[in-house]
Amino acid sequence: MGIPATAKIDRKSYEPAYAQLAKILKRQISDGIYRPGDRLPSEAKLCEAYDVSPMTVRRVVNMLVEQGVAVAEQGRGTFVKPLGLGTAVFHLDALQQFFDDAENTRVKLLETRIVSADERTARKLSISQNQRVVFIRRLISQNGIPSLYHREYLIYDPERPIIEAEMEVTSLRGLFSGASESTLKWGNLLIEATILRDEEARVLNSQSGAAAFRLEHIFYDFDNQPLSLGWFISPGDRLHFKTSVGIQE
Amino acid sequence: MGIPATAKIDRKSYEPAYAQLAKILKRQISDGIYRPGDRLPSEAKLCEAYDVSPMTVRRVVNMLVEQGVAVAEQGRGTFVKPLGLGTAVFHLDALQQFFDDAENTRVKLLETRIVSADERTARKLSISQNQRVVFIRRLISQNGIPSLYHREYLIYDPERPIIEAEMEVTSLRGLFSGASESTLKWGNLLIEATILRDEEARVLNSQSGAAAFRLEHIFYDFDNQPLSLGWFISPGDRLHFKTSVGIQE
DNA sequence: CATTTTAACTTCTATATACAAGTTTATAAC
DNA sequence: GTTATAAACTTGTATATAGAAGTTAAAATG
Repeated sequence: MGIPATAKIDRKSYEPAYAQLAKILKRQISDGIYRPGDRLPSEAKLCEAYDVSPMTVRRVVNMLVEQGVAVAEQGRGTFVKPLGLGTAVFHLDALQQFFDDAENTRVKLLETRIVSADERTARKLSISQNQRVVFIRRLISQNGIPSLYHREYLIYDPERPIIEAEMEVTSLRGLFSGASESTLKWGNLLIEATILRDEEARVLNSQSGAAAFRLEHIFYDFDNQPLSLGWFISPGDRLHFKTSVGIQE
Repeated sequence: MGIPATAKIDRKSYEPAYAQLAKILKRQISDGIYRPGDRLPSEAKLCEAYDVSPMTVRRVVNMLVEQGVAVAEQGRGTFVKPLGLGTAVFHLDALQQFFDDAENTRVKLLETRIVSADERTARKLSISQNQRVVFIRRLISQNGIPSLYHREYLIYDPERPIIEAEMEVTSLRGLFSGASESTLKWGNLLIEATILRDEEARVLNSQSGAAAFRLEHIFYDFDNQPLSLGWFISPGDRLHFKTSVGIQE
C-alpha cells in the first residue's frame, strides 16, 4: 500500500526523531505532495512507514497543529490547513532589536517628575484624580538617531521599592528581554497608527504630522493593581513589522 | 516533604487531566505562589503530588514552556519566566473581524484592469517590467463605513485559472479565514504606519494626511513563484491591535 | 586544602500499551 | 429501499517504563 516515506529518520543523528519527522512532513507539504485540504496519512500508517512509536507520531501531529500547518479532526483525520491571513502574527521583538546591540543604543532619561494624575491617567491606573504619580520621559536612540520616545506614568508609593529600579535607564531593556522585573505579572498592549504631534516630533527629530506607531502599555502587579501606564512612539519610517504566513521554504 | 498541591484533579471531569494540571499551575503562578525566577516542583514531585503519570506531567510542562509561562533547563529545573515585552504577539485576526459578520460587511469591487507592471511591481513579483498584470481595487465597508482599502497586482497568466477566482469579491474573505485558496503556499507580510494620500482618503471617506496602517502582502504559489502583490490600508481610527503579555486572570 | 570522582537529581527522548470517543463504511434486518 | 446495527478506522487521553543527557552537591582522593 501507499507508504509515502520520502525520507528516512536517522537514528544516529542528534536531532530527535520527532523533529526529523516533523521536518519531513512539512517538507512534503511544502513540495506539494500533500496539498491544502488533503488528508495526511493516519498516525498508524506513519508509525509503520517511519518505524516510530505511536506516541512519537502523536507528538509530531500535535506540533503541526500548533504551528498552524494542519488541523486534526477526531475520527476523520489530519488535514493540511490552507493559508489564512487571519492566522498571521507579528512579534514585538522587532522593538527589542533596538536594545539588542547595546553598543549602538543609548537610552536617555529626559525627565522624571512627580505630578498629579489627570483624568485619563487616574482612570486607567485605577487611582483618584489628585493622587501623585511619577512621570518619566525617555528617548531611545540608535546610532545617534532617535527612534523611540517613551512616556510613562508610575504609581508613586513610598512603600514599594519599584520606583527606583524602574527609573534606571537600563530597566527598559529588561522589560523587553524579560529580565528581573518580578513585580510585574501581566500587561495590556495596544498598537495604534497615529501622527506625530509637535512635541513628539521635536524630541524625535522628525516632522510634525509624520506617520508613527504608538504602543500603549498598562502593567499590573500580582495583586492585579495597575502599576504603570505608558506609550512608546516611533516614527513610521524607522519601524515596521515583518512576518509571514503559510509554509516556508 | 512540601507537596504543594493546592487543588486536586477531578478524574470524572470531561476536562483532560493535563489541561486541569496546567490550569492549576498557571493559577498558582498567577497567585504569586511561584514568582518569576522561582523553580517549579520537579516533574517527579508533580507526579506524586497530583497522582498523574510522568508523561502527563511532561506534557503540561511543555505546554507552559510553549505558552511562554516558564522556561525549562535540562538538569536544573523549570523556572517561572518573568514578563517580557519582546514576547508579545499581535494577531492579524483583528482584520478578520471585518469579514466575520457578513451581514454588516460589504466588499465592493472598485476596479479591475490589465496594466503593465511598473518597476516596483515587476521587481517584487519577479517579472519583467513590461509584463501585464491584473490590477484590482477593492473597498471593504462595515455598516456603511469604509474601513479597508485594498489594492492588488496579480500575475496575469491565461494558463492559470487563479485569476477568475481571485477576482471574486468574496475571495478576500476566504483569504483571511483560510478557505480554499489551495494555490497559495506562503506569503510575506509587512506592516507599516503611514498617512493617507489624497486618493486613499477620498476612497476611505477620510482626510488626507490622517494616520493609517498599511499591510503589504506578497503571496507565493507552490513553485515559490510570486502570484500577488497588494496592500491593505486602514485609517488608524478604525483599526487597532490589542494583546497582552504575562499571566492573565 | 584543592581536585577528582561519585551519586543524586533534573529535564529530555522514546517505546509499548490500553482504552475512550468520534466518523465512516459495510453489513444485516426489516 | 430504508433503516438500524456492527465493524473498521480515525484522533484523543493516559499510564508505565527505560534510558539519555545535563547539573549540582556531596564524598573520596591526592
